[in-house]
Order: sequence, then structure tokens, then C-alpha cells
Amino acid sequence: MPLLLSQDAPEAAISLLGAVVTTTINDERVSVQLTEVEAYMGADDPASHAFRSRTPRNDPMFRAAGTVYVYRSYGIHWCMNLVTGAHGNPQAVLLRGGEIIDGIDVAVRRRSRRDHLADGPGKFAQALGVTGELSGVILGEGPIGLTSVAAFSVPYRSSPRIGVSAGRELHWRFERCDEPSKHH
DNA sequence: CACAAGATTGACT
DNA sequence: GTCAATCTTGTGT
Repeated sequence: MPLLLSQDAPEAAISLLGAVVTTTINDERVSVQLTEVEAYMGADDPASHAFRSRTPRNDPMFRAAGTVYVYRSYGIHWCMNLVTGAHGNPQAVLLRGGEIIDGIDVAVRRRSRRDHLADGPGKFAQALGVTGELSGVILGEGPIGLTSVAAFSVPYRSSPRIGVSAGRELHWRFERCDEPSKHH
């Protein structure tokens, strides 16, 4: 398990900016460098899927850091998370967006588009070919891998999480930016 | 059992 | 800007 994922979700989320997620499915490899992520905690976070109880869907969140958690969004899209933190303390980082750095032809085919390939959680998972079948797999032990690239964390902005009504006081959406200043 | 809300996206007015 | 698509869970009768 990558060390950065043993941190609590907000810290892990920041560390993940600039890291690269790679899938190899049917001999087709796609790599995406993360630019936008969101942290979700457990019992204390009303926006978290693990806020209420353990269910078949959110079960992977209760497993070890480095487990992949994929859920169906609005009955249509797949969204991909990486489980973080101490084992049994349900928390995860939602992978909301990134830039394709390898396998762009495969991503273009999967998305049926030439642009906006991974700028949104549903698009991100689709570009990587990630579906619910992969919920529960462990990073590095299956078709999904994670490579940490930057030695230092990249500049970022934080803001309330998108599409969330509860917990808007928590600024746990993190997106990469160019200016190395606006942290808080 | 019925039904509403949601960590979204793309097509269309 | 508006709206449909339709899976999973929580809540209420």
C-alpha cells in the first residue's frame, strides 16, 4: 500500500494531486495524472457514503487503505475512490479529474470524445475503464496501479465538495493550480 | 412495499 | 439554462 494513503483522507487527497493512476484492462493501458480530488470521512462526515452504515456498496471503504471503492452515480456513471486511513475507519478520496498522460487513444474511444476525457468523476472512471466490477480490488494487485510522481505536494486550492449539501463547511475538494500561494 | 434523493453527464431548448 | 437517464440506499406507510 502506498504510504500516502495511510493518512486521513484530506491529507491523502492533497498528496494524491500529481500522482498517476494507471489501469491495464484487456491489454489496454491508460494513465491519468490527478488534478482534482475530494476527501470523504466516515461517521463524522454527513456527506460520506459511510456516514450511516456499512452496506454492500460502501463495504470497501471499511477495508484497508489502498482498496479501490467504485460506486454507481445517478444510476448511470461509475465513480472511483481510493480508501485511506486506518483499517476499519471508513474514509476515501474521490478521484474527480485528471489529465491523460498515456493511452489517450483508448480513452478517446471509451469516452466517444476527443476532449473532456477525464474532467469529472464519471468521465475519469470511464476513461480508465473502471466499473463496479473493480470495487474492492487492491491497488497494485489487480488492473489498477498508483504511481506517486512528485516528491513534494503540488500547488492546490481547496473548496467545498461538489454536489454535496451536507458538510459544506468542510473544504475538502482539492484541485491543482499553477500559483504556489493560495493554500489555507 | 412505495418512493425520493443523490459524491453526474450529455443532449437539447 | 433545463432535463432525462436509472442504480443504491434510507425513510415512511
